[in-house]
Amino acid sequence: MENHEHIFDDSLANLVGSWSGPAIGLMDLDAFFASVEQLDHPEWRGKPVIVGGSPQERGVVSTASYEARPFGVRSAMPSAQAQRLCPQAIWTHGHFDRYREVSSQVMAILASETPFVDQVSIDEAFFDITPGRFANESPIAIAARIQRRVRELGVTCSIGLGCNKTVAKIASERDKPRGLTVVPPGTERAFLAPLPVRTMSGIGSAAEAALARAHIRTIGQLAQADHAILTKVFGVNAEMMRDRALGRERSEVTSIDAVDDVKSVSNERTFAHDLTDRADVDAALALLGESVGRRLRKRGLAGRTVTVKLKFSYGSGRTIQRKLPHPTDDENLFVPAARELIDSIWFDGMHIRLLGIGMSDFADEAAVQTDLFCEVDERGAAHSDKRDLSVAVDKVREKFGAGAVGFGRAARFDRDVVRQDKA
DNA sequence: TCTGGGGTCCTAGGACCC
DNA sequence: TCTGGGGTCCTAGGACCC
Repeated sequence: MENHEHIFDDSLANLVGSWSGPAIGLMDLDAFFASVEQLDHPEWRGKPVIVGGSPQERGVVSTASYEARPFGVRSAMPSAQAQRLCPQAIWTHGHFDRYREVSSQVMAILASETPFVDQVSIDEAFFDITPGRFANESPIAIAARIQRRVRELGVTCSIGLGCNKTVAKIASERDKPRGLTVVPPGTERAFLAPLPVRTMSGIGSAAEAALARAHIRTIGQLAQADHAILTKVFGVNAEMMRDRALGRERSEVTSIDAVDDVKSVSNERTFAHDLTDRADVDAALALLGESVGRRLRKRGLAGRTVTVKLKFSYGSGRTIQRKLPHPTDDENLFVPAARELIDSIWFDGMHIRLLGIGMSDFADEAAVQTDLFCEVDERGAAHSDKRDLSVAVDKVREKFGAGAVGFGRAARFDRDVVRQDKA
């Protein structure tokens, strides 16, 4: 279970001797959720473990352990399909508080090596170890030490190291798990050129298809493409994408202290059986809204725009949103607004597969306004008289766990879902 | 009995104002 | 009285990421 190093064009690496210019790393935790489960359940080690939604309830795979992957199990695959491919797999819905805990331990290791850390998700972070910017040590030595220290926590990671984020990200995927892939300065263009465009972050299936129509399939071809074609695919970002393809991106890895300016908070749920009864829809909305409200209050956020997201059983979906007169963190105010949005499109016979509610457009504390017709607190957030009750419930939940208390409609909805699931 | 849940960012059209 | 144009806000939708 050693980590392994792989140096792209190592003849040149030896020639260069020491690193010149920026050194950006991307650390990606290997099969992270599944690895934490195997760490916490020793009897699961060496066996196929799948973290995800249940195969019986329209779930998908979140993470498959490396033992499950030879069977063809992949992230985002419908759970029913994964179960057919690997019937002996051990399934779990996951333990996100625990993943967050291990993740912050890993991020603390990165932060101890350099102050320039950009966490992009629970299991990924960029870090800047440019010689001279913070320390003067060899970037390869630092990266290898990070891998060793992460392994001591009981999970493993792969690292890509290069002159910018694009190169580091692609390099990190080259050799998993436990790989350290180094793209020495000066070799990035040759490293990128033969790769499919889809490898590059920011190019998804739509951009890939549009590029293929112009016979552009590799990153090298993208780098040489006509400006007009790139503009058609990427709009104002055309030349930025060309720079990335040329290995010329100049990326900033900001400090780990950078403020967490979240833009939206939402909750959604896909139901094992479609909701068709309007009362069930309202109950589900109350339940989801309550969780959004709790998360807003926890972070001290108050939003002005409420968004309702729907997916229907026949595949299509809709989002409807409305701007509220005041920012709020109180579900007693924004859930009724969401209900009115649903009223505006509701028809009998609607089959709702997924329902979501979100809040965004958070109040800028500097630009708070008050109003004579509504109760508004110091931050300018509007409150209902029921908010005090919501806050009390938040506290009980925190103390005794999520299942400790629920409002009447939410509890009723839970029962409805259980009953439906069994039907 | 085939498709989750959390996000960010961008675009385009209509309303409205000047 | 036959018709311009710019700016901004709001809304819906889509692409993309992990």
